[in-house]
Amino acid sequence: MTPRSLTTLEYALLGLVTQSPQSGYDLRKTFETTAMGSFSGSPGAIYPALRRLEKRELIQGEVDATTALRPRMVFRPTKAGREALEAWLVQSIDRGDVERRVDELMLRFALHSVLGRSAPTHRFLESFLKEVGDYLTELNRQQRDVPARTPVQSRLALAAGIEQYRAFARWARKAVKAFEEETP
Amino acid sequence: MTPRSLTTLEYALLGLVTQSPQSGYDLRKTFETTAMGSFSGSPGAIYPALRRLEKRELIQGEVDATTALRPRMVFRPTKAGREALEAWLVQSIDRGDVERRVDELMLRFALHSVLGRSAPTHRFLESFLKEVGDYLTELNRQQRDVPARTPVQSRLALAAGIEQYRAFARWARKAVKAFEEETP
DNA sequence: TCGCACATGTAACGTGTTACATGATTCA
DNA sequence: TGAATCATGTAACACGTTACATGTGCGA
Repeated sequence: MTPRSLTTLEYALLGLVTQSPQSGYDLRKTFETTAMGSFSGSPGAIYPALRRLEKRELIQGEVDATTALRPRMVFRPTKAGREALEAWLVQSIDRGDVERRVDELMLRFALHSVLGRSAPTHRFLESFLKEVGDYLTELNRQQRDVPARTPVQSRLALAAGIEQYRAFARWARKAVKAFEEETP
Repeated sequence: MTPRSLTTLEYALLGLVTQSPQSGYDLRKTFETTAMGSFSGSPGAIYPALRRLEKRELIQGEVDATTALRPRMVFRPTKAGREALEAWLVQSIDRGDVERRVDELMLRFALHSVLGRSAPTHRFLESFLKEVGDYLTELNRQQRDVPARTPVQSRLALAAGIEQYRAFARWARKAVKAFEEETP
């Protein structure tokens, strides 16, 4: 009963219904049609997750009678839901996040729009930039110290990782600038 | 009993013991210390996975008595194991792979070293390049058609995805060249 | 009337996470 | 003596995947 934390999918759902109240079906469509597909859109995952969020009173569903079709359950966040979401959004970023959960970080960033203020987004980007930089240092070290007989493919795979994180770093710097121009 | 396919972790383990026979402990260390950490190194995942691979006769463990410490179980692939691995390595790449399983694709690429020949790696890169290109077209389309009131953060998150895949494309082109220079 | 898009769900299954347990050897 | 490293494991738990089920309204 304690405020145990949620799964990535649950946060994604909570975030989306906070951006705009919608039904399970709408959420599925969003996952299917946008780049958020990595967070799965199978009904077998979404509907149970929505039920869990409802049971914890983080969202509440309401039947939308306006449609002529089969009645839709439209979900919106409760006060507790908004709080839980915001707490997650402003969580500090650690090494593990950038190492193995970059996609989740990007989801968090995208949902920062529900915060209104821009300060947390600034902090997010600065923090992200720092952790990515640290990890890049580590990856470069790994690349330098690669054992002699390491096959080309393995070396190249490591290089791919490095390029990927370099791209993230460049993106973050650009994003910081984009924000500074908006909020002087 | 039919040759059902394996999980990513199982393929990772199978690939690593094919590169060089080793124990569960060694494998854990590899996951912990290298950039492969995203494939989890918890004992609660590794040891059961090794047991499953053994039960399917894709690997076999042998007690290494040479060490003074607690006896180690050193695993190596069986013939069937090598075949299963190779079949996975040369599998064709589809859109879903690049959209939601890029990390798995990079693992596959790294393990291509066990193939000896370079032709499959060539095919992999060409195919990867094509799918990434297609997906980039789709992402660019999404960016162009972004709904009017879409918040900055969401737009930027999409931009991050685009930059990420552009980096992959650049990497793949460089990798192709690196291979052409090696095998003229 | 056939099929498709809308709309929501359930059940079985396997797997990863977390946390705990064990026991030997080496080093301070 | 205690801590750290080596080395392997187990148990509870919850989650996601896959596949299936169900029913409506609309257009061809």
